[in-house]
Amino acid sequence: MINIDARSSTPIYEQIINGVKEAILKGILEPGEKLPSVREMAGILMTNPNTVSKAYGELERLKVIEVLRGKGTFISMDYKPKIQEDMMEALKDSLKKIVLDAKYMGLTKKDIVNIMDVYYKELDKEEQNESKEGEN
Amino acid sequence: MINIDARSSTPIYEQIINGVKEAILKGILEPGEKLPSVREMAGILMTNPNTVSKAYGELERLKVIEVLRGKGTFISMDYKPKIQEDMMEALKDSLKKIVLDAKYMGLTKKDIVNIMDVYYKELDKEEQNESKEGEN
Amino acid sequence: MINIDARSSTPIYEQIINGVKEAILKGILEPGEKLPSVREMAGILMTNPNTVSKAYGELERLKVIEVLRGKGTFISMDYKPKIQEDMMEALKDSLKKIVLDAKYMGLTKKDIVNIMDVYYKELDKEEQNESKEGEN
Amino acid sequence: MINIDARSSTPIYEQIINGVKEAILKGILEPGEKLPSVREMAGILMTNPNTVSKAYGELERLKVIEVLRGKGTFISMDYKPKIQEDMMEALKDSLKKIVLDAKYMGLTKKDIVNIMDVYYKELDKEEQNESKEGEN
DNA sequence: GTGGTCTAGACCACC
DNA sequence: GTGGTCTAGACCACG
Repeated sequence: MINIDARSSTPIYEQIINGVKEAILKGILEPGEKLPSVREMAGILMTNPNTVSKAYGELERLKVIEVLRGKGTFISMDYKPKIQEDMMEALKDSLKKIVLDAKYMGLTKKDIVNIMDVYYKELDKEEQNESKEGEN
Repeated sequence: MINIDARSSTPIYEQIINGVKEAILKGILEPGEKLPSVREMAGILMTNPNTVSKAYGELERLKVIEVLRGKGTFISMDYKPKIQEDMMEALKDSLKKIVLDAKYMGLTKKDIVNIMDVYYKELDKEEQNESKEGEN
Repeated sequence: MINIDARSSTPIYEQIINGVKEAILKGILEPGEKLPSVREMAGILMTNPNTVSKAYGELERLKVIEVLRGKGTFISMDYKPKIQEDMMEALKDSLKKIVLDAKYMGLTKKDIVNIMDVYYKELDKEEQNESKEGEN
Repeated sequence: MINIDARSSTPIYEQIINGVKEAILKGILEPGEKLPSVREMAGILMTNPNTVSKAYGELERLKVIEVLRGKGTFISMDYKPKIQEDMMEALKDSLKKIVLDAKYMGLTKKDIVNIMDVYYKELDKEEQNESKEGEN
């Protein structure tokens, strides 16, 4: 379900966070669904439990998942898209860096948008199956 | 010319790299122009010479700048945009992360493209100096 | 495993790079094998950790080794020979200088090829381990 | 006559040394011929006189050129090929490094010999014109 | 434990 | 003057 690349420069706990978010957007994980426990997930991903724990903690902070004490960890039912100040800052910085490097590699704005398109469509797979059109 | 944010999570040497690239694209630094010496730049940026040296070294490896022995460091005359595999990978990863977070914050593709537009224009020295049109 | 000559004019970090490459070609270090940690290696070679770090960094950039976050540094599994422009240039320059000096010392082309032969065989792990034939 | 590349990583004074040696082997400079004075050469090469001076000094030490006080600097009449211990060491080291990098780039011994051939022939140009055959 | 980054200070070759 | 290398020592994020 989630692919971890230990060789990547992005921290493993962050890869887990992204993986969960991605699975939710794709509809692989649905609101209310139970996530594997920290230990189970660590086993599945061949990772240190502490790392999974850190990821879960962050996901909880973002209200993407909820911990029901004694019952386990679940995908939040009531998640509502909300623009977060700090993530927005990070996103802009990241985007600025991308534009900078893109121009340096001779990529046009169109090239970038095209790549982006692919990812946008990837994350709409499930929605596409259900409603066919999804301009999001 | 270059702003360093010591509190940022992006390493100082990387901020320097980005700063120099940005200055070149904006036309603030022109091909053949001399950069401040390592020690001077360190003084300007209130940082350690080794940190500047690391940034310069990386920029040289990217052929953005070149060293004339004993004379100093200069913006390359003959820089040619070239797509580098590694950077392309990083750019795609970064872009994927952006799309993911954007969708999570409820931003549409158009929102992202709009932000990107701003940066693309910011980095276009032609428009800045002469207000020409340049679809790049 | 790696010999460092502090008096040599070639930088220590470069000697380390060459040493690791050599050990790999000789089969002393095998793909997937763990390298000593930066601190360990520094201890072994009686040098500063930063120097080892610089060498490892360069080897990683060359994809000769790879870092598994928090676990250590390993010989790459999937290294594929690839001609790199910059190194090719350096190699040619170096070769030109050799020919020049060789002629000045009255060495024939055959003399040079003979010396080269020795090194080629030295670096051939097949011949070392199994004494096979391998025109490489 | 001599090409200097200030961007090269090989020191300028060394480039001058190599340039003079090369010119002699090619027959462009002949034994007994007068070299430009340090200042003249510095002007020609657009270089610092100190740099030329250092090169001439080294060439004199190698007995490639001779200084006749008050008259100028001349190509030695009596130069005889002689294997010098230290140069031989440097040559071997250099060759070893070449073999190492060549193997890493997937170049065969034949590839290297072919490149070497080109340089060997380049340095025989004049001899070729006079005697047609020159296996050296 | 691992590697990555930064500082401070030093020495050197080269121009 | 320039950049390149090295040491010593420190802090941090990550697993």
